[in-house]
Order: sequence, then C-alpha cells, then structure tokens
Amino acid sequence: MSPSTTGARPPRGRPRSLASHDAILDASIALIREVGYDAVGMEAIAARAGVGKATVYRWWGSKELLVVEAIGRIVRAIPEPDTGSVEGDLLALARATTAMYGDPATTALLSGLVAAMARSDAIGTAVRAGFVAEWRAVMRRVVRRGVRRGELPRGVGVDVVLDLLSGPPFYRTLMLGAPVDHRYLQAVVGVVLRGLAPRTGTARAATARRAPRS
Amino acid sequence: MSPSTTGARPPRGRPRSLASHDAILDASIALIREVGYDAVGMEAIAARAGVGKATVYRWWGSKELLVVEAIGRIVRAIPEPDTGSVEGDLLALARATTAMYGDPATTALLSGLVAAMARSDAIGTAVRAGFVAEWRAVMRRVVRRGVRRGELPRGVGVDVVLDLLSGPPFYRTLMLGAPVDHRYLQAVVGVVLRGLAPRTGTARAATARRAPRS
DNA sequence: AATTTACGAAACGCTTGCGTTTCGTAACTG
DNA sequence: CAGTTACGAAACGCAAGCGTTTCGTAAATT
Repeated sequence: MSPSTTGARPPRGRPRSLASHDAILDASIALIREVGYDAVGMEAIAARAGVGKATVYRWWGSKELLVVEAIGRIVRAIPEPDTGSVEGDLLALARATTAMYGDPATTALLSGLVAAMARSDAIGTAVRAGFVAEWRAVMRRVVRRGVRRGELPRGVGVDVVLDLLSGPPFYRTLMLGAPVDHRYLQAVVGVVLRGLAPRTGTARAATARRAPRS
Repeated sequence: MSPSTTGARPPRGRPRSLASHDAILDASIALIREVGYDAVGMEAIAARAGVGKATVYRWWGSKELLVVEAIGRIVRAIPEPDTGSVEGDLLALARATTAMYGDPATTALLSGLVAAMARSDAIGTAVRAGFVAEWRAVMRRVVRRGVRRGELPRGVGVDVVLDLLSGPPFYRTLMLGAPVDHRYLQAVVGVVLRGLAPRTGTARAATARRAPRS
C-alpha cells in the first residue's frame, strides 16, 4: 500500500459538477410535477437543467433511476398539525390537501405516477416510500393522538381511516375529474369522524358536530 | 331520382363483415382489461381478433376512437342488490367490488385508464359515461332507498357517500398496491354507515352494528 | 362471367424517445 | 505546461407503435 491508508487517491482530471447534479434533480422534479412522468423526456430534463444529456447519464444511467430519486424528493412540505383535537388536525390537513389538488398539474402528476407505478416496481416502491409514506405518517400520528385523548376508540383500524380520508379526493380527481374543495373535504372528515366516534353511552361523538374554524 | 324513394342504393361489392367488427371490439375489450390501455397496440388487437389492421382502420380510423367505444362496453355486469337495508345492499356491492379488485389485471386496467383519461378528454368522457356512471347509478339508488326508509338522513350528500365507498379501494389498489379484501370493505362500509346514521334520539344507527351475513 | 368492394397478411413510412457517441472546450493535477 | 477527465451541444443508432399501402383472394352485384 502507498502513503494513505485508504486506497482513495486524489482524482486526476476535471471534477464532476455537483451544480449540474443538483440542477438535473431540480429540473426532473419540476417537470414531473408539471407534465407527469411519462410525458417528460430526458431531452427536456437536460434542457431545463442547462446540461447535456451525456451528463445526465453520467450521474444516473437511466430515466428510471433518475426519476426514482427525483420522486423521493417531491413535496416534503407537509404540515404537522396539533390543534388539540382530531377534528382540528384533520381539517388542517384537509387544507393542505385542497391546496395540492387545487393545482391542475396534480392530475398530470398523479395519473403519470399511477401508471408508472403499475409498470415499474422500483417506481412503485419509491413513491410509496416517499411522500405517500410521509402523508400517512402524519395522519397516523393525528389518529393515534385522538385515540389517546379518547376521541377515537382504541380498536380503530388506522389503515382504513387513512384510506377513508385519502381515497375520496384521489378518486374524485382521477376518476371523476371533479374539483376537490374544502367543503367537500369537510364533509368527508365529518362522516369519518362520526363513523369512528366511540359508541359508549356518553355522547362524546358530539365533538364531530361543528368545525371550530380550522 | 330512381325507383326507391330513399336514395339508398343497394351496395355493389362485397359487404363489410359484421363478424370482424364484433371480433375487433371483443378483442379490444379483452386486451384493455388484460394489459391496460397504453400497453395494448393495434397490432395485438388485430391479431387477437383474427383480422388485418386495415380492417380495423376501416371501421374506426384511430386507436382512440376504437378504445372509446370499447371502454363503453366494459363491465356491464353490476349487481343491483335490494336486500331491504342499506347495509345489506352495500355489502353486496362490496362483494362485487372485491371480486373486481381481486383480479390482478384490474390494476393494469385502472392505471392505464387513469393515465389515458388525463391525456384525452374523449377517453375521460367515455370512461365516466361508461362503467363509472353505472356503478354510481346503482350506489345512488341504494343510498336513496336508504333515505326513503329512514336509515339515512335526508340531507346526506350522495356524491360524498359514493366517493367514501369508491375512493378507499381505488386508492388502496393504485397508490398503496395493497390488497382489497372483504374484511377491508366491511370496515369501510361500517364506518361510513355509522358516520351517516341519523343522530335523532332513537338509536336507529344500531342497524350498522353487525353484518347479517351478506 | 365481368365488375366491384372488402378481406387478411405483410411491408412500409413516419414520429417519438431512450441511450450512445463524437467533438471541441473547460477545469483541475502534477 | 502537459496530461487527464468532465463539460454542453449535437448527431446518431435503435426500438416501438400508429396509420398507410400493396397484394392476391373472397364475396357480393349486374
């Protein structure tokens, strides 16, 4: 062995541009959000990043590998509400959901992701481990706090609850092409909370009767 | 003008084969269900139908036109339950839903349709006017009967209810890639029915406490 | 029988998009 | 300064898929 204990010799030529690396990732995220997975091309990504295609492939090797990493960085800005009641927390999340679905690009994003996930296990795993997992983690904490407070029964199936809240706006957007506004999500949250309310004698379910203004 | 009052002269050459027409439509439906919209090609449709591609284009002119018509004929076999209670009816529909989502081809079908709908207004309209409308019509009648019987309150937002029942399995399949079994849909129906139960003094909501075996 | 039109099969033209290669230039090492 | 490696731009090869055309044959009219 030579001087250094680690065999890592200092590199010899021009170093690879980290700025390009980040620009490519940013461009990928932006374009996937704007036009959807299958509509975005490597040419467009490279152009948006101000980079040659060869540089893109030097970092990632294939569109799928690049997209998998880009998907992992989408969103990352989920509120973590803690208003003191399940209803307050869920309505706060509903606001964020409305904002998301209010963006017309969201339809392109979600429909493209859905198709890509069905085609590629790697993309499916990336999406589920990415912002889907984060949304569900936030909601799961909200529900768990509700159980601890006694607002929700102990035996509640958390996964079902999460699907009851996430499924309707998802279905409404992709299948019906109908708008998702706050009134709609208020109704969803209301039905779900009443449906979950503990049915012990004391009418604790009254919690779900009115929204205390976000 | 000639003998006949209608200007429709009898055609002169070989008549177009209605058998081919139907075979093409059947092949399209089958392949769309098996592999999904964007994965199916005109070549494959023609081959499956035992027909030349030229014949396909003589009838339809483009893949989109053919697919729009084929989509309109998918499913058509929705049960129309009338068990006497909302819960019984919804659980019967849940059985049909489980059967549908139990087929692994359903993921390919739905994800392909979702992507195609986002891309083409014609396909979106066809899907929504097709089996989506039929499912919703059946569910709407079930809910309306429930309101008439007093099992559900009069002011219930039917659209929200339909989304609460359709959204979770849809989301679970496409986004989570998780199975949709009958126990899951029982839980969904249970929460929704309890959430909708009239909150007048008499505990009519007891209907939703147990499933009377389909 | 002669004519007309549709048929299935196969080849073709065309576009799109991924991934590779080439080329002249830029950045960094020794 | 010489050598090495990455850079952006552009051209290329290649595969897939839509829609068209060609060809010899089949089914109808007159």
